[in-house]
Order: sequence, then C-alpha cells, then structure tokens
Amino acid sequence: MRVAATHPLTDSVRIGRPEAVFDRLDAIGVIKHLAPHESLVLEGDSANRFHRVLSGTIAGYKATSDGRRQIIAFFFPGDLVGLTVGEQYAYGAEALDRTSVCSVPRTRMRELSSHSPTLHEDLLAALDREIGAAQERLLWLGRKTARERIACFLLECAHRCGTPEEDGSQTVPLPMSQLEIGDYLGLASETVSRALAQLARDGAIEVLRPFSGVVIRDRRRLEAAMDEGPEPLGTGL
Amino acid sequence: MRVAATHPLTDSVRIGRPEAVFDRLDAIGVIKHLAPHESLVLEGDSANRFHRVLSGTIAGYKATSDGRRQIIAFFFPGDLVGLTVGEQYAYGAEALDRTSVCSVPRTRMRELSSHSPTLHEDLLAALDREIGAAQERLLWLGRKTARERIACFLLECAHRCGTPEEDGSQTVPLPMSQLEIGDYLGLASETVSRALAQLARDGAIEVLRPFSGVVIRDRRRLEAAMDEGPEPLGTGL
DNA sequence: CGACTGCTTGAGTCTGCTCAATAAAGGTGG
DNA sequence: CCACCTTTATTGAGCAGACTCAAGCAGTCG
Repeated sequence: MRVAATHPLTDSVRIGRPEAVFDRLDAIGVIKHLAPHESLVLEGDSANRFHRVLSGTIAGYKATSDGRRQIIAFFFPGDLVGLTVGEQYAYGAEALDRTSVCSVPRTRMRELSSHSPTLHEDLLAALDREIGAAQERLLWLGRKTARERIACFLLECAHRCGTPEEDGSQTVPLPMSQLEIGDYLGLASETVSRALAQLARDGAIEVLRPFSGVVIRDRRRLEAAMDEGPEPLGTGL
Repeated sequence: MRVAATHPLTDSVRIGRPEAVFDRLDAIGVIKHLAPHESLVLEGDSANRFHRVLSGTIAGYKATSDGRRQIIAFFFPGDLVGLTVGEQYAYGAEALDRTSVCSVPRTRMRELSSHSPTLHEDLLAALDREIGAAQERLLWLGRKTARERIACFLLECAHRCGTPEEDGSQTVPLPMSQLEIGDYLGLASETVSRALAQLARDGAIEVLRPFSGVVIRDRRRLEAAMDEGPEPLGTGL
C-alpha cells in the first residue's frame, strides 16, 4: 500500500535523509501493527525480513543473561530496522508505542537492489549512517558524564524529530520512558530524571508534564553541556 | 618492540573472514609505513582513501574537546580502516606499533566494486561486521562492569588474534598499552591493570611480563566473567 | 647510566547506582 | 464518573565501583 504524503514518511525527505528512495519499499511489503512493548524481532532470530517504520517508534536492544539491557538504537518513521547481511538479527526490536511498520522480505530487497544502483547506494548509505551513529555513541557511553549524555541525546532527538524552532525554542517529543532513555544511555532511570531536572534548573530545557518530551529553551547552553567534562570542582576559592 | 605475525594476510583466511577477496586490493594500492603513534588519518579529514592493514595494529578513535578519548576499534592485519560512504572520516586512526598499510583511493575501489559483485558483497559484509562490532560494544560500555569488559575484550582478542589452543591454554598477544585498552573499554588505565590482576588472581589468565599479552588458562572461568554482573555481595551470611 | 615511559598499588573522593518512599498519570471496570 | 490498581516519575539516603592523585618500580632507549 502506497501511503500518501501524510506526515511521517515525508520526514525522511524533510530531514534530508538520502534514502527517500526507500519509499518504494512500502509498496512491496506488508503492514504490521504493534502494540506498546510488543516485540517485532528477537535477537538471534533468523533475519528473513527487515522493516521500515511507518509511524510510532521502535527500540533495538541487546541484553545480558542477567537482565541488564542496552538499547542500541531508536527507530523513527522512515528508518529501517534489522538491516543486516548476516543470517541472524544482531539485536531484538520492540515497539515503544502504537507503531506500524512495513515488513519486507530480504530476498525481495536483494533482488530489487541488484537491479537498481540508486537503491543499492542508498542501502550502503543507510548502513553507513548506522555505523556512524553506533560509533558516535561509543564515545558517549565510554567517556561522557550522565549530564553530557542527556544533553547529547536531547540534541540528537531534536535533530531527528524536533519541531521547527520558534523564537529560540524547539519542542522535542520523546515517545520513550525515562527507563528506556536510561537503557539507551547506559544510565539508571533515576539518573535520567535527575539530569533532566538539573538541565531544567539551569534553564537549558523545560521538561513537559506529564513526561512526553522537552522544550529546548537555551540551545547554546545545552550544546555547552554536551562536552563540558566532569564537574569543574569549584570555579573559585 | 612488538613484532607482527609472520604471514599476517593469511589470517583473514584462517579466521574465516569473508573478505579474503580484498587481498586483490593490495595490488592496486601504495604501501605506507607508520611508526608507533604516527597518525594515518584524522577525524574530519576528507575521506579520499581507505587502508588495509598489512602488518602491525591501527587504532581508530574519537575525542572530546577536552581531551578524553574513546577508541572505536582496533584494526589488525587484513582489516580495512576508514571504510565510509560519507565525505569525511568518522574517526581518526593511528598506528600502535610499527605498522604497514596498503592505501587505496576510494574512487578506485568504487570502480572495482561496480564491476565485481563478489567484491561488492564482501564490502557489504565488512560494513556489516563493523556495525555488529560497534553495537556489541555499546552493551559492554553501557551495561558491563570493568571486570566484565576486560573479560569480553580478552576473548574478542583471542578470537581475532590468539594462537591456536594448546592443552587448554591460549596465548593472546596484545600490541596496545593498558592505557589504550582503557580508551577502548571506557576505563582508566589503573582500572585495567587492577582488573587484569584480579582475573589473574582468580586463575582465569596469566599476564605476560613485561606486559605484551595474556595467556588464557581457564577459558571457562573467563567466559563466566563476561557476564557475571555486579558483585554478588557476599555469597553467604 | 640516566631519563622516560608504562605498569602497579594505595588512599581518598565522587559520580552514578541501589533501595525505598511518595506522588502523579493512565487504564479498567463497576 | 469515580474508586482502584498499575505504571512511571521524583526525590532522598546510603553505598560502591571506578576515577583521580600520587608514589614507587620495572623495562627500554638514547
């Protein structure tokens, strides 16, 4: 089914993602609807299909044997979930809210891309961006403080899903819970709550109540918080 | 000075890496020799060439403005450094020891791969493995303790560069310093030292003196340490 | 042989985690 | 529409894993 130029799909164009070509895929896949926390694929399943998000949000995650969880990526409308060359999914994926995806057989994709150089190029570009995103986040998780991670995260979300800026403020909807943000950033949910509160106290953001996103009030200050390092440990004295 | 393996390039075959085909690239590139800590490319440089490691070791890294550093990947003989579709390198790369690489222009690669489906496939596979490795490491950095990270790291190195096993022991040469291991795992070098000492005390490994690698003495125990979670906090009482 | 770099080990501190209690929302069914 | 239950967020107190700082000790190289 060709989904018309409603909101979500045009995002990939609006943001300037290279893979607008993927819109074609919507025609050859089947639509699936997912309830909140319903799982789409499991880590280790044989990777027969991949999915393009039409609306809602998907989280890709890995877990340790004792239940600790690390969210690898959030997928928003237009994103491809489960791209892989390997035989198995490298991570599980589940919906965060009511979500619909377009499910495409891998064989079909292979076929298509071998006939279309542009599709092939865009596929490479999508993989490349997935690498870049993961590697960027290695820096966050390995070397940044909780406050810095939150600041980076908010600006990333603003870039991907934020509303246009108005008089210096930008609204950033966050469809995931603070626990999930924690699982994305390698933090406890309490730490996420505290860091958000601190950034709000500093005037960088405003947290929407009930929690559903933030408004960036002072982008300059938020950007400064991305990279400020550990506590200056007393400015004077 | 740390010495490279005798026939490094056959490693890619021995380990069963899919990209043995890349061996061809060696014919069309120029050889570069690098001294320890000499840099190969800088983050942000325009990505005109990529490099295949012939001997030695390369570290790919990102850094924050205030000097904290995160090593994104170690590249051993046979690995490709600086694969990207983008215009700029996503990370800097420098040699850890005396290293030689084969430097290939990206345009040349593009050309070749458009004529050779197998090369193209292998390129995709290489990108896929780079994604997989980065995502696996997100779990390490986000959710694992220092001890677990070290255990995971040692087993990864054993898999990629270890000598064959002999009567239950496997020697794993480590061409990087403990500071660099720390920068790879998001730890301070002191923490690396302590975690290695602890694993040695537990009988899982033996640390080679002067530091140049480890011998895995009890693989079972080391594997257990990959996933044991935070301290059991008193087994009894 | 001396200077340097890298590793080890100890002491003290701090960031972020755990545990816990409270509050606020959302969903459900009567 | 309201009581009830569940889930999620907030906030505090205490703890601990990992960091920082610092001293001491090899090895290595010039």
